[in-house]
Amino acid sequence: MANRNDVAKWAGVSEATVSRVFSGGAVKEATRRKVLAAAEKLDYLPNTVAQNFAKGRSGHIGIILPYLPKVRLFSVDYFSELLSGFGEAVREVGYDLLLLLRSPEEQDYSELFRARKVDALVILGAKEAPEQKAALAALKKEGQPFCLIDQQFMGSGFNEIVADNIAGGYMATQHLVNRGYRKIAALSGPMVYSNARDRFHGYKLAMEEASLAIRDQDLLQGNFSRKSGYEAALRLMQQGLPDAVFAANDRMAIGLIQGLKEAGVLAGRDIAIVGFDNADASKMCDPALSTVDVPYFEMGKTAARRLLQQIFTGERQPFHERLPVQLVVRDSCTRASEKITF
Amino acid sequence: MANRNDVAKWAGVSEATVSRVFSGGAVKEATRRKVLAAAEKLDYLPNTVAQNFAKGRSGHIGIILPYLPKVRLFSVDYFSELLSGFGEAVREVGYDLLLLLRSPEEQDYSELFRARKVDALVILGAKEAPEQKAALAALKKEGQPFCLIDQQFMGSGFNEIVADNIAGGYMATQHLVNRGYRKIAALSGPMVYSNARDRFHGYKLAMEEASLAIRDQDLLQGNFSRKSGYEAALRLMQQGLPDAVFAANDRMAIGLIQGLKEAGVLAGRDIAIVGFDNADASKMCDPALSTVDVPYFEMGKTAARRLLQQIFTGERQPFHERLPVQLVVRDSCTRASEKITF
DNA sequence: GTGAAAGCGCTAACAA
DNA sequence: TTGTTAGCGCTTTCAC
Repeated sequence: MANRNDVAKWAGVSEATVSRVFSGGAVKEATRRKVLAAAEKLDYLPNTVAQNFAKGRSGHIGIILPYLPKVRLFSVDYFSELLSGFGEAVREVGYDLLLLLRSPEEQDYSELFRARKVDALVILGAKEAPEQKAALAALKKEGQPFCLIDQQFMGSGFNEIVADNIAGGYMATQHLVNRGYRKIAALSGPMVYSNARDRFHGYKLAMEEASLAIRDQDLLQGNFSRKSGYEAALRLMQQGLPDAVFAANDRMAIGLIQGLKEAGVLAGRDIAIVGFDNADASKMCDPALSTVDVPYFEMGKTAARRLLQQIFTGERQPFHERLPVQLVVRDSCTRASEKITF
Repeated sequence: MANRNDVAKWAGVSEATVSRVFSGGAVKEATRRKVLAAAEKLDYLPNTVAQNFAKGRSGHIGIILPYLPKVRLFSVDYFSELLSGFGEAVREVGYDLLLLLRSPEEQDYSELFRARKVDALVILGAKEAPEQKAALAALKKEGQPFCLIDQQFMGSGFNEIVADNIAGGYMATQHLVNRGYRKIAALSGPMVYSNARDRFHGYKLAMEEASLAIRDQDLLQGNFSRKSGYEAALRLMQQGLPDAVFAANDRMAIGLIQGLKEAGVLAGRDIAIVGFDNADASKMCDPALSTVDVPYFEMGKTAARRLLQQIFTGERQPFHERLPVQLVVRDSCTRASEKITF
């Protein structure tokens, strides 16, 4: 493989001109063609590392994802959607994605910037913990561009792209209300996550609007895992079944369905259940899970685009977008007589 | 943030010495401490981009993953395991992971190396197509280190880390045989994937060993999707049910279970089904799916380690490792009377 | 063990 | 529009 020098000679121009051709500078069309021909001939491609180095940047957007060996804290359910969204956005401008697996204690975010590994950061699975918040606040003070996904820190001024989790919880619950259910329980995620809080909030709104009482026993606390859903089923069996349950994610909803089934209680017949995320698994369980679809692809694309914009313009106006969600009705909340195929 | 020059002055040494401290050169302990103190004081971290540039490398291992907008060709099921494995390996040597979403037509692998975006490539979802093979052969000829995951091209000499798919297919089928099933069908994945071929091969071996006939109608062709499993159920209903089915992955197995269930045929009662992958969903479906566990984490770690080794040593001896798999028995192939809880 | 200095391949400011 | 040239921050010989 040739270097720029060879190409310059071959095309009869200076190295700078070769550079301009490859980085979109102003070059006469004839010259551009000569250079491209030479490059083609000599099999030349600019060295990305050198380019980025000279530009004083990395050309990467870092994706922080929670990593605990052997524990799957991070829900892989919508990961591929999100990634595709990031990928779509960065590809438009020639950036790349740097994957950064980090255990919750490793909050060396600032170092990632100072070591020039990334020009911006997308942070997945951030939770409302003092150290977490402090690490992010520090980043912000340094003026480093980063964005949280589906997680918000009230009053922090952080960049955030979230789903309309309140609306989702509301729609799901309202749907249950409209179907005539009255005793509607909520199986929540960890309240350190704002999306868990918001989904629960939406549930409450719908209950209040319908003037339905939320009894203490209707408040189930899970941790987003299938297991915690399964355990919630045991509790429900002991304390008496509600008419319906709104679960804050699909994994818990599925665990719940499984736990109840083992006790002879069938979702979609004896009890109605709605989940959240529209994960792949929601179509794999039995009955198929009614759920709330979250536009993860769009969220990813939006987040990356806005970050790139901040990188390029240098402007740091905080952004905060909330994307709409959609109820997906399947069998887990449908009466046997009106079952639909999906 | 300070640069190396400041640190050098502060510590009273030359820049070269600072460099040595941070890249593990030979430095007197006292000097090393002085430099580190200065760096700490001045909040200095070496610029990764500059380091890599000077070293003439990128410091990245690229992960190619199949990307089709809106289509989930790539099974996300074991993606997180694999990633964690890569991550574990690269972290040991300060490398990073570059995520490269590529549609099947985009086989610009060589450019990734020539543009210095990556020092090595892990290629996921490679299939036995002429262009694919040609692109990989070209890479190999150029001496670029890359590795395929769970996919092999016979006689190619490519680096490959695979699961023992033949053994997996064999074990799964043998288990069905041992349980007394005789008419055992196979639901295969696309034969362009070597793992699909091998899993099927394992099935055949077990059938032959047990002197069981494989009737034409026992050979079902799917495409690894849940839908194709669902459709296979329809076929089975028409042509008459076998005693058991070995499905080449969990998604198809789950689709199959769902399709059969709609026709009133229950897996684990009326028919035995075993899948492959031990995906998350295998615990979410009903009945819980018996399957073959694949050590994706280990495979990822191994692949990345071997590639790093090739990067550092410059040696290009092809490697090929086959990791053992394990049968996981759940309810989909268990008779009602002997059901176990997992 | 440490310092001096020549690159690494590119960008960008300045000239022409 | 194009050429010249000074960096960008580090690694790496080569002396000392």
